[in-house]
Amino acid sequence: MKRIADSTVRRLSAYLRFLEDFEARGLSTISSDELARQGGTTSAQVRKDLSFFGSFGKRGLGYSVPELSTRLREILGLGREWRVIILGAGKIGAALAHYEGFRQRGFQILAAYDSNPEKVGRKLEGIPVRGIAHLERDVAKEKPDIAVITVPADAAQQTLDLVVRAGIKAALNFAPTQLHAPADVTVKTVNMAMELEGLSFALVNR
Amino acid sequence: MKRIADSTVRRLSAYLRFLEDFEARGLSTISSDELARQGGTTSAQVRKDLSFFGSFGKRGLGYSVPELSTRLREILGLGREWRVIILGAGKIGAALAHYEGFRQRGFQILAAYDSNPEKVGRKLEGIPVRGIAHLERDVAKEKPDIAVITVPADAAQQTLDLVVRAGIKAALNFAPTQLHAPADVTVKTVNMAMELEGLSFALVNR
DNA sequence: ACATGTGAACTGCTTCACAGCG
DNA sequence: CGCTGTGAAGCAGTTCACATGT
Repeated sequence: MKRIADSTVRRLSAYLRFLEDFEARGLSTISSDELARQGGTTSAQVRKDLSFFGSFGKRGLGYSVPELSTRLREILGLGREWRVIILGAGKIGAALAHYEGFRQRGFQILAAYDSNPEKVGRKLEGIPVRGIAHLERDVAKEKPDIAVITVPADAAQQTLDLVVRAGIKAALNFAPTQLHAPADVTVKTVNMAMELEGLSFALVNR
Repeated sequence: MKRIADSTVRRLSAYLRFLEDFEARGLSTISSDELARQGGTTSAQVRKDLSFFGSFGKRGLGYSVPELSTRLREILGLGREWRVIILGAGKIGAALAHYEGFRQRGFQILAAYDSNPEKVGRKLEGIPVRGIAHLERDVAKEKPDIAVITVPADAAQQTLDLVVRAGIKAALNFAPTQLHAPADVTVKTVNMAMELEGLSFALVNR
């Protein structure tokens, strides 16, 4: 398969969200133009994005809302349950464990891990908190797909190494630090400090 | 000034973080090559990024660590205190209010706002929680620079509208929804659901 | 000798524009 | 006729490669 740009995947994700709104409102078709308006892009961009995966529109009419959302879910790999573990049972971990959007989209949180013995054995928003020492064994048994890293920055790389060694191939990092992983492991970083600095830059440069 | 790409600003932010490490370790110079290695990019990229703002390296030697970090802080607008308010006193708001990285980098959180009367008047990690009705008046008086939006998705656009009407020119959005704002307002969105879907896509496409 | 600074070449994403089809 | 699908053109960001300065 042709390589798909990251920006394209993000837009597909956005389109799916709009389609769900449309579905809820009982509308049956949508044009690339409408999708573009919602997503802050252009109709050509929408059609190009979709064209990488086939042609499921009807000329002169637009796209079938249920059909397109089904296809997008397939493309994004949302047809199945993804098993997620959270590394770090702090405030961010708690906010994530609490977040309903995850479960709704098929991301099932199995457990949280923490090195602090005070937290181990408790619950974090209903999710069990386990000792980090159990990680490798648990991963072998429960086969989580995705690790969410919410440990402090100075522990993030070693936590990722642990997770990678245990065989997990995808991680979402919330620590404000650059992580290094083997090529077959996908890591996405959400860096709030970086975003704020982007705003700061924008504010001083106008 | 020439328009600077978003990706460039993000890298500058990353470089600054490495420089702070270097500074702490007492090292006095750094090469573009070393900076590149840390940031997962190339030395040419580092030099190009910096060249937009001047030439502060020494040929044959590299960059002075304290000088470059000072310049980067200036470029990113981190020479001053930024005043931040949080909209939505939920779990994410709490995690952010708690996060030390903000204060360290000069982002001072003034207050949180919530529409739930049960929360108003309490504290969120030491930050006062106020009623949303007071927003416009408070903004006029306290002049916050940045609004962080952590309300539910279906309230995010109206919250942004409120904030924009009050005169704030920068917002960081955590609601999983596309927001629309006037051109003179900078909005950055951190969408965790989108990142997870990116991981899902990566996992099914290999 | 070594590492920067920067035009030039390149790569790849976005936009254009129109043929194709319902 | 309207809207999709898509090559071609345009543009922006990245990488190359080397002249330049210390």
